[in-house]
Amino acid sequence: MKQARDIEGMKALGTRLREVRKLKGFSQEKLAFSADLELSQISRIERGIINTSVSQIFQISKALQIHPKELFDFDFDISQQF
Amino acid sequence: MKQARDIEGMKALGTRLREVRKLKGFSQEKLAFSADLELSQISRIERGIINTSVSQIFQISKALQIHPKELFDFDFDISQQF
DNA sequence: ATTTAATTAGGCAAATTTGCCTATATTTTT
DNA sequence: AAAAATATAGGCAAATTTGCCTAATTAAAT
Repeated sequence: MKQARDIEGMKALGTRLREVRKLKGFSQEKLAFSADLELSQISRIERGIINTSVSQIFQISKALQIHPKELFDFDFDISQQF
Repeated sequence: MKQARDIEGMKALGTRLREVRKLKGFSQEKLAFSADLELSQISRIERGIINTSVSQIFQISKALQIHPKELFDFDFDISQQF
C-alpha cells in the first residue's frame, strides 16, 4: 500500500489551524477566499481528514499573515512506531 | 487551473531539509529508508520540484528525530502577491 | 585517476488530493 | 424559537503526487 497518512499529525495540524484561524478572526469562508482555496478543503484540513500539501499550508499561512511554523506549533511525538 | 504550487516555499523547504539532513548525518538513502519513503521522493523534495504532503513531512521529521517546525525554519514572505 | 558513494533524472501506473457542486447539520445571533 | 451564519458531508472528474523502475550524473574517497 502507498497510503499510511499520519492521522495523528493531520488531526493535530487541523486543530491548530482552527485555533489560529479563530484567533485571527477568520471564518472558514473568509480564509478560503483569502487563501484562494475551497471552503470544503479548509473544512477537511481542520477536521484532519485530508493529507494536504505544503503549498496549501503556505497559502493558508499567507492568508492568515503568519509564518508556516505557527501552524505546526503543537505537540508532536518524535518516536518511530513500528 | 488548479495548479499554483508555491515554488518559492517548496524550494525553501527543500533547502532546509537538505541542511537538516546533513546536520543529522543522513544520506538521502538512509533518510528514505528510515522514513519509509522513496529515495527519488527525498531528492524531489530537496530540489523543490514537488509539492509534498504534510504526512511525508511528519515521516521525515520522525526519521530525523526533530519537530516538524524545524523543517519550516526558513525565511518566509508573508505578503499576499496578486 | 579510479573506484565507490550519493544524487539527479525521467517515465509510468496507481493512489490521492483538490476544486466544484449541492445538500444537510450545527452554531450563533436576534 | 426563528433566522442567519458557519461548518460538515459526500460524490465526481481532473490534476497531482507517489512508488517503483532503470539509467545517467555528480561528488567523495581511496
